Amino acid sequence: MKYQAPKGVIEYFPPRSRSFEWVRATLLSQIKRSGYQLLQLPVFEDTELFTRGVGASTDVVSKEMYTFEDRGGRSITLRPEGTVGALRSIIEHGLDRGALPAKVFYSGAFFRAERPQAGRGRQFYSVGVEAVGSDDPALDAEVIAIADAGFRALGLKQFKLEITSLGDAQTRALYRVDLLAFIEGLDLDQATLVRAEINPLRLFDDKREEIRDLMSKAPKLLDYLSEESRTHFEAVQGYLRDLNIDFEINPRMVRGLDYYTGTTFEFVHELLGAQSGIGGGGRYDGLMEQIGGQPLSGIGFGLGVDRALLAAEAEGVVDQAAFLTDLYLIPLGTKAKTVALSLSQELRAHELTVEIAFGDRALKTAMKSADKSGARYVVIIGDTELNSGSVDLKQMRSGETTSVTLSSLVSTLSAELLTW
RNA sequence: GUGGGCGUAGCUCAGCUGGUAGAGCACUCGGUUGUGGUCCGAGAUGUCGCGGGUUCGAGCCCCGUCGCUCACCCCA
Repeated sequence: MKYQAPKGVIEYFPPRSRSFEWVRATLLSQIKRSGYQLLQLPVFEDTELFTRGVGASTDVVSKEMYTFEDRGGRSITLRPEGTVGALRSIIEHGLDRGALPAKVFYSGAFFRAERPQAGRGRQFYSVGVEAVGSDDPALDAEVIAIADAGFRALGLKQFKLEITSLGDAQTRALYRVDLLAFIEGLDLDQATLVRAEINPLRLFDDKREEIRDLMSKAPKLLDYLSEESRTHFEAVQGYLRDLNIDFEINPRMVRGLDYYTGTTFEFVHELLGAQSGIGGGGRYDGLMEQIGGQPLSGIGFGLGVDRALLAAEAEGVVDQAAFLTDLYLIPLGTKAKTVALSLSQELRAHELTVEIAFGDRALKTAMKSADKSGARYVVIIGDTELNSGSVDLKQMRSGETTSVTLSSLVSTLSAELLTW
């Protein structure tokens, strides 16, 4: 094989590409129903946007970005996440000067130069929302509820929602001092100390048992929250309870992007292995300002389409039936082919999914193809049918046939399909 | 970036202590007149990931390299 896809990219091809499409469309439909509008964004941005927005010390920026120089000598980076680019666009086009909160969604590919793993590709797909210009805790709850509804619409059950509050900038500065003091008192190896220096919170995420034990005695950020942050966080929890959305408070939750403040959440799936986060997000108080906008608060999430698909497959809830062909047309002869082509055009105009058997194959072979396509109905068009003007509509599942005139095929099929 | 496992037909894999490749599934065609899912028959398909080395001879041994995969790390 001469050419292969670049290392670490996941491609979706039939038949699985249908499932991918279904996952993405399902997640998006929940978003659209909540009044979020599309932002169609570039997949690359000025490198500086990410270093300033996401944070230069984060792993995402410091070692996972696809950065290159374009022909004009500009430093360009393939987007490693969605929030910063979305906010840049909101600011650039003045969406934050209109009705607030500005509510937008995006969908597309993101890029991180990481070592590939189950549920982790170098190009991955996310759908996400951002709501900018309101610090109402009810908005936090709604954003979380949209993501939750998306996963439930897929039929997922074995996931949990974890939430916490990271407080405001001052809170975290105070907490950081205490946490670092605590960590200094621990006996840690060099690599771990380096990680702690970059972001002490990371140690909460360490998978080693001994580190987890040590860190269980560490001070908790939640105990440092200001009065205002605590009230906000409690209000969010109250709304979530009212919405009957189960959640768990995870005071040790760690997010790898620097901009998060206040409410922060993550959806974790039980069946996914090491890369178990299927979505996450939170509030970002200083971010708008950080990248040159007004000092507005905002909140958003990103949902992993690839991982949601893996989760749906693991739970066995992928909806295959949603994509079956309604009718498979088998023309016998040149004249029949012309009829089949125009008939298919008409049927498709009525939102029916129609396929035609191509290639002058034996009827038996064409029937086999029809069977493999998963088509619900088959119609054969030969000289007999052309002369009589009526066809046998065969239901593949039962094998039964009904005689239908060509002119009433559309109405008959539409009615039949309602009963599926 | 670090470590483990693996790379043989489209897919899943077999290939004994080295003698230049096989199975099942899938695919195409057929089992006499225009009807699928079972069954039977026939057929096509591989530079055995790539490059070098050892050898009379390598899919099997050695080195390198690329890729896949799982984990660390990190996150969607």
